[in-house]
Amino acid sequence: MIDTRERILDTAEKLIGEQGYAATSLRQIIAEAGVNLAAVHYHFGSKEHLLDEVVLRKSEPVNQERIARLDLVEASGEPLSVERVLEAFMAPMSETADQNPQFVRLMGRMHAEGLMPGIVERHFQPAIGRFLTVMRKALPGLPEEEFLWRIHFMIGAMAHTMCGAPDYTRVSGVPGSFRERIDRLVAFLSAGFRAPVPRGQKIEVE
Amino acid sequence: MIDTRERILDTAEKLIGEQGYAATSLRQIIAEAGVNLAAVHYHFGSKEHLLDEVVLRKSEPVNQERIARLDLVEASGEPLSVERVLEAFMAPMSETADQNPQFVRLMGRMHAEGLMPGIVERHFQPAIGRFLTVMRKALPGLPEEEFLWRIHFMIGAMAHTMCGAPDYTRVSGVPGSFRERIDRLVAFLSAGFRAPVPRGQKIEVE
DNA sequence: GAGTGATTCAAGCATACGATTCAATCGAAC
DNA sequence: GTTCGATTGAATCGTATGCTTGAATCACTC
Repeated sequence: MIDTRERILDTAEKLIGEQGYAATSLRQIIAEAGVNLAAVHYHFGSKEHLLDEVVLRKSEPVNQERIARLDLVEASGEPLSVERVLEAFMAPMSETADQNPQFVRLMGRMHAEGLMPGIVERHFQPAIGRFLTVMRKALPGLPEEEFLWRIHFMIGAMAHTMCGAPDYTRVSGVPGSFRERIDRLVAFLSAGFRAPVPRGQKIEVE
Repeated sequence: MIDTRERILDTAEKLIGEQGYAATSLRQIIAEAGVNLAAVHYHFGSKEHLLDEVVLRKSEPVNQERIARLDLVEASGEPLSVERVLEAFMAPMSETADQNPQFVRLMGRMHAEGLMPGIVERHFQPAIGRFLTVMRKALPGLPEEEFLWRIHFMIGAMAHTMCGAPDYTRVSGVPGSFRERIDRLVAFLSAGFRAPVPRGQKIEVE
């Protein structure tokens, strides 16, 4: 059997992306991959470690690219625009996604199932930390609380957008490129981030 | 045992909200509710029907309130503002949520686990249909495709916001009211909906 | 207070899960 | 050609799942 390890990873990525982690069994994975059950534990040790490997394999280059682009944006000297920072953070994901849609769907699932906090801590923290820093610089006037809430909104919109598309795209057949999705999303979010702060919110004290 | 049925519903709502549907077993539910396993199948027939009942019980009044408010906004004669339409759609949820946070979290989970399409079809279609109609009127200039994508972004942000809060709220202890969340979210989304359409998108043809 | 339908109980069903075991197999180094 | 570590195969472990069953219990009515 050629590249059993790789086939397990690919199939796990696909199935967990489609059905979620809890709802996908190892037996289903090995059946679809045409592989023996023991191979999973031999190569990965456990279902949990398998998931870790699936995420790590694809997220590593994405996050490195993110950091590189954020550095570039910050170093450019020009005044930081929200669009450019968002773009720097999202584009690497969309570029992976166009060749590899199931990985992005998996990311969405991870997030949805609440497995993200652990995964984020292990694999995404540096890139996200970098993003928050640069983004904060692009929005100096925004109260900290409001800033964090808007990041929260962004994460939700992003996860959902990675996971799926509106119904019409399924009807018309062509889902469109992730590039196009990201452009739309960046425009939408940028405006959201620049929205006036709603009245009645407490002024930042801390 | 007083009100076994009610206790099952409450506990299911709480646990499924916290852990997801697939990850929550009937045995866990009945253990926490202090109830017998057979009671679940006696009252609801199956795990799936239990979920249905859990959702229906709380969503029905919310959706009725939504429709009522949307009708009111549309009938007011004033030019429709995005804020007011969003507000009409979201507020009923937030008001339930303040007394009943676990239900809203459940909604987020349902959505996240991909159980939403079925649930939506059964229980949410009228309210959502009404919302789309009124919202469309508030945004007459927006191309249809862009409109649907922005609705998609909104759903993601909303589901995520219902599910949880940014980390700082967990640290500072006080999560704040849902009312406050919704105000922030409406401000954010309204600006997003009014954002200029990104260039390079195909002009609506159909 | 006997009878009746609604509800609860303890036990067990078949099935699936993640994990483990150990012999069989493979491939390259010596 | 033998040896040895890496990898796979088939079978099985203990546990948990959703669901079913039939007897026991409860709240009523007549």
